[in-house]
Amino acid sequence: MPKNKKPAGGRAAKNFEPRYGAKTSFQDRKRRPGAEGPVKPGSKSPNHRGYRAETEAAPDKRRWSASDRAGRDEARGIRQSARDDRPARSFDDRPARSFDRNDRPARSFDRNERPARSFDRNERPARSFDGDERPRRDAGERPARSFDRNDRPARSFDRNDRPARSFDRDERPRRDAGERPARSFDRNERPARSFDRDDRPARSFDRNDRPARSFDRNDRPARSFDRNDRPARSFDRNDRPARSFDRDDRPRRDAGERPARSFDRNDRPARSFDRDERPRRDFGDRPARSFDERPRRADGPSRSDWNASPKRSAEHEQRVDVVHERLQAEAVDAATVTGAGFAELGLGDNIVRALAGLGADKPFPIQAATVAPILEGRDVLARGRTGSGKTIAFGAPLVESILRAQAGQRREFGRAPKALILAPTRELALQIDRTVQVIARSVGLFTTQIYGGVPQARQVGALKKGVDIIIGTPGRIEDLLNQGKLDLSQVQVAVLDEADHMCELGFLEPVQRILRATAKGSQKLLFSATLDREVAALVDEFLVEPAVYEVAGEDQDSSTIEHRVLVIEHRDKAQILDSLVDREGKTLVFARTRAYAEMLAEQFDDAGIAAVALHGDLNQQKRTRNLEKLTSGRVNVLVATDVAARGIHVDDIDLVIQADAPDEYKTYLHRSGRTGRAGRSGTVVTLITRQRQRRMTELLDRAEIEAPFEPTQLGDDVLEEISGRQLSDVTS
DNA sequence: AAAAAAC
Repeated sequence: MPKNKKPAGGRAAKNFEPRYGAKTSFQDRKRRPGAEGPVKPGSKSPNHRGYRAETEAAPDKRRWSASDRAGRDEARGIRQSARDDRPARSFDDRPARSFDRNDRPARSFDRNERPARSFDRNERPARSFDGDERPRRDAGERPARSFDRNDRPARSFDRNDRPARSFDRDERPRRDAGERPARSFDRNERPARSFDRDDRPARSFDRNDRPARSFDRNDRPARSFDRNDRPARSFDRNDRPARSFDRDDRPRRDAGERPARSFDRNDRPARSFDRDERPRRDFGDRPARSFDERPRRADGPSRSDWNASPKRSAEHEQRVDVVHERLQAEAVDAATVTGAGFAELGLGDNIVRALAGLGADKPFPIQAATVAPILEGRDVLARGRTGSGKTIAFGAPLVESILRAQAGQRREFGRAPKALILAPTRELALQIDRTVQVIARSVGLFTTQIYGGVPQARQVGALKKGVDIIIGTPGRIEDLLNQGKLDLSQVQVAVLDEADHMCELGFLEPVQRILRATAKGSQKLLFSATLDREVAALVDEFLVEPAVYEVAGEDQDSSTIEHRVLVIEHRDKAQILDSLVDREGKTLVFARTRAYAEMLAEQFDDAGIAAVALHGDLNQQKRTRNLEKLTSGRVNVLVATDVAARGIHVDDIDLVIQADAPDEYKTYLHRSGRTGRAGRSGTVVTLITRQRQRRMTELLDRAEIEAPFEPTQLGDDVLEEISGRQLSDVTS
């Protein structure tokens, strides 16, 4: 049941993403909300038409380039009282800043070296004064010392400079040879040793081989001591400082405790969610995976922590591409949708009008499903495939909720944000704001973006004025949080877009810290096209009896994307890519690494095909500009890393080329989801070599996608067909 | 192993 596109019809294409004039820089758009509240925040009858008028008067401001305005409005806003010198300063500083950015790598290298030196300096004077206390220091600073040992040559140089050091020399031999190991071990193990005196020879061996000790410890305590110790340890858990001192023990704890914790969390929901899906796992991929991925097992354990079932943590589980259980969800049928409009779902007139302005006249299925429960204040998990309108699905009810919550209240200067939307990339955060801002403005609420790669000043300035909704990426949000410049304590609604991705290693912990900073009991909304039990870590801590939604019938049959796999010789790859990319329509090429993305963009350029790159090695200005070049059509080819895999919407990409096959089926789904959006047609071509066929087959199985494997050589008609046929299909 | 996310 392809309810998605058909009911919505032609308007559908616009539904979930606003279409701005191609000439309109969205930088200007986004700037408006926070920075210049030119928009009279005091206006008591916010009329969205009125705001529009202001927006259209914006061309004046557009003349100010991004970098000009970045610091200046900020400086003015914050320090109105002392304008005399500061504007001048801020101008002077800008060029300097921009130059600095180019130099950052150099700085960063210096920083890495200096800290080491500075640490040494701090420690040495202390040593010379506190000779008697050294043992204490050892306890706290062992890691530091161990690093210092590597740097001893540096110390020896310093010794010539400092008299105190010469004193140290006499003592060093003692410490190094005899005391350090003894002290460190004694403290942690005194009880154990006293019991183990019979084993002293073992100790001496242990000193040389720490791993050996650790193994011994795990075995011995388990038999006799562990049971008594564990309760103690569990108390320690609450005391992080204690843990940090006990670094020698971490391996044990980590090995023993974390899995236990994660399993606990996973088990709770597992009971409720698992039932439907367990059979699938068994049928599916395990045997195949285990064979394929053996070499990769090394990292498996960390990944397996997110698995729903402890059994999976076994070495049989592949590490790269884990299939998590799908969440048991209430499927929303297209029929449910047909009758109700946005107004019937509980959204106010202004918001409904704003949505219509965005091209969303009637709710898409995922929107019809989630709006009401979100307005009820429920925690919601929602899965809707790529391009199905998820942004509006959470954005519209979120704005309505905030509006209701502050009904009758005055929007005060400097008010703390009431809602937070987290996204995994800056581009996505920006894009979400372009939709949510329009909705928020229609009822007089303000949004601002908080993401990295740009100066903080403007963002902080917006926060000081007061905003209602912030949209951003974890890094900068946590940064401002720690600086005390962002107060999340009033946040009543928190949204995680691409929620499963936000639960991956490296994202999860910052996200957890951010969510913990929101108001207690705040509503949580988790959205993703590939939402699965990977989000269990967040669900268990932050969500209360969440409602889970997905759209029924979202299978490949209802998809508008055609998938093809070209099996090629590696030596032909560059030229095959050239011929695929040499076409009229917009083409998005995915590469696995930044370097390769950059290289391909240059390669295409050299071949006479205008192309730009998008990856994390570019500064934000270039990232934004290059993406905008594709959006506006100034170039037709964008080569990107997976930074562009999720969420990014460009209206009419009709061909996605995976120059490197993805490792995870989710990545495949998200990458290919950059085309075929809102019911449009699109093609995804993946280039692989023969050796990769089997892995690719398995990945497609997990993605539940059928795609023909076509052996292809340079000059084959297939290439022409793929790159050319798109032209006629675009209009369909 | 790579990518993303702060300065």
